[in-house]
Amino acid sequence: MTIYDISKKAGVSIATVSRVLNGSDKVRPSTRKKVLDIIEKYEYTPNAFARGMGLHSLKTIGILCADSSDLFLAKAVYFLEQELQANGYESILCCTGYNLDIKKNYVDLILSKKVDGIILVGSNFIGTDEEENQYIKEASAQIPIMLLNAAFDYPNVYSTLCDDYAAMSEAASAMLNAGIRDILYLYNSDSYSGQKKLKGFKAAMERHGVDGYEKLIYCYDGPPQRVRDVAKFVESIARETPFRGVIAAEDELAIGAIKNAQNHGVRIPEDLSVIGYNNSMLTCCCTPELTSVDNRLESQTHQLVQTLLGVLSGEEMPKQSVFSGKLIKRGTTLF
Amino acid sequence: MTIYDISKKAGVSIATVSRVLNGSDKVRPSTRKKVLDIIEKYEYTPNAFARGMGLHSLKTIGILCADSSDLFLAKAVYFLEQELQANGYESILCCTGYNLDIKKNYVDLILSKKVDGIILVGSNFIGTDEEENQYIKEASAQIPIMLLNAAFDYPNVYSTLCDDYAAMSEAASAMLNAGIRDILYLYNSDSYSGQKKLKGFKAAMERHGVDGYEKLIYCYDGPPQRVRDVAKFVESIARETPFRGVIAAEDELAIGAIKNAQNHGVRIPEDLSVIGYNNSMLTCCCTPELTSVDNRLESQTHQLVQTLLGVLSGEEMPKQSVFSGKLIKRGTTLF
DNA sequence: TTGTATGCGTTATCAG
DNA sequence: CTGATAACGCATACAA
Repeated sequence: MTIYDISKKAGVSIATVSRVLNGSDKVRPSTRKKVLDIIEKYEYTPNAFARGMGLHSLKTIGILCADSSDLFLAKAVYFLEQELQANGYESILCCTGYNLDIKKNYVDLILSKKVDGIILVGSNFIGTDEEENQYIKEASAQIPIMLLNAAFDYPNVYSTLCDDYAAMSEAASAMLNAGIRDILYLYNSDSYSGQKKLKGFKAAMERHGVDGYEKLIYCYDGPPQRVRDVAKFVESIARETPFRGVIAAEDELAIGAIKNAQNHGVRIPEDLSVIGYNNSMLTCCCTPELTSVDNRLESQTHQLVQTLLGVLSGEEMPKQSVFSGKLIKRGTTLF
Repeated sequence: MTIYDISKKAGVSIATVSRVLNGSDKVRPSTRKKVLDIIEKYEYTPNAFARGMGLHSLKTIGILCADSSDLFLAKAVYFLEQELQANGYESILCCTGYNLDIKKNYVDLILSKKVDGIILVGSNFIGTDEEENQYIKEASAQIPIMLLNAAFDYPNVYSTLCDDYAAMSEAASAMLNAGIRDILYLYNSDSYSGQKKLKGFKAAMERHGVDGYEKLIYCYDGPPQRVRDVAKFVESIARETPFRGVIAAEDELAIGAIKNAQNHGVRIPEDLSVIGYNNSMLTCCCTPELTSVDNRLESQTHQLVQTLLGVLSGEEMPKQSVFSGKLIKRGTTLF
């Protein structure tokens, strides 16, 4: 079934069929109905390729993320897909892994698919030096690039993120105000967002005049999903330097710290306070439940898609949207 | 940049350019190099729409799942996307939710995008009565339909799944053999797979001659991610009927049971044994760690994609691939 | 081995 | 309001 078949059966030209298909108002209601009936009868659906050729777009957005099975990224992808779908856009998903070169290839690949925009989910798409971000600049020359949980100032690049610096700083302050000054800071990524969190933590420690806090800043290399390994890692740290508080850049890491504490009979929150980050479902899976920073993921994804839609329809949109994180207090802290 | 521009600059015809683009061997190495150089120089990439029109395919697979942020589904989507990507296919992701009508619409939508195949992730795409599965039959008339974690016997529909019946039956037997006969069975879905699990559980109970076990079979309505609510649900059950074992159809539900036990000072595994299902990352997030059934998700996704690739290249492939589950023993059980 | 000509199914620009 | 007709960019049968 093509537009020609329909036009013939309806006794009109293909132009008219195309018009009713695209909802043009310049067509007499009676002819519209006639055409619509034929379309209905033969269950005709326009060929997507041909349509894309004419329109230079197929209403699809490329979503790139390192690993869609990561708790945080999976949720982000879900919200994004839902919101895009609701606005008539399809999503092409690419899981790129954490290697930068591979990411570049994926961007080229997705570009060749003629998507209308690209969403980069997670701050690991932004590198520290300019060279690393070249591929984003190039892509932005063609279509709008949306960053979730990262920021990059460049034409046609739009950023939506949480103020991780302030949020982490606030979390650390809460713990310090409770009198806990020997705090283990656990992180596992030097991404844009990871750096912000770390800086926020440091700022709070400085502000409260804590000496030598840097000895308790540790980076865990490896997949944080392997909670058991994280626990071992924390165990080795605890043997060297005692601590009464743990702040983690990811909930997974915090869970590892809890696990280690429980293995050693350390009481939570009496002997040890723990704060995680992301406010993921893991916070409710442990006992006691994990205090964690909520980074307003759903608000972020909503804002991002709205911004994208605006950009695509030619409106002037904010280059950067920042949300505030919020400490959600649960059982692993006394404050 | 079009194929015409390239052909002109290379001093050949568009047909030749097309040939080198598609790796035809009927082109002289020297001309091939000449064309390739021009392509390289101008960073030409073929237009995906035009190509799709000629080839009637764009090497894309539609992946439908109810909720890509669900732990199990997210992992499945991740594995699928990786494997497809490695074989030159893109993935269009659709999160359909759990409503059947909406699912039908998504299938139509994805069909109109001219994907080469559709993967239905999760057993909730298969209904109990024939009427409900009509949309699958219709779709399979156009392109191959792949089912992950479900089975449906119909031409051009291929199923890959875990033998949930046997796996669950085995898990229950292990618990029964350990002398625990008062077992709470928790589930939350009547999907194809959910039914298999339940039947497997019942079969084991029957086989071991347990009376009145059905009083302890409970369905939790609601999102299982809300662990706290699951715990409350279990609490209300425990008030009515005591039990010394819990078998859950999802890890999330098992975590809820653990949570409730811990709230009430019930020792695990001494007073209560718990078995989950899916062997998700949650199993390592609680203390003690959760014994769970591994359903070989990665093997399943691998097999599914290989089958799909075979079908697409015209080979005869198995209509159904069944994997065996395996009980992974951890700290929530003594056996 | 290479080139020519045509088809693919739409959209869009013109006239009418 | 409606109808021809020209793009759109590529693949391919057919010629050479």
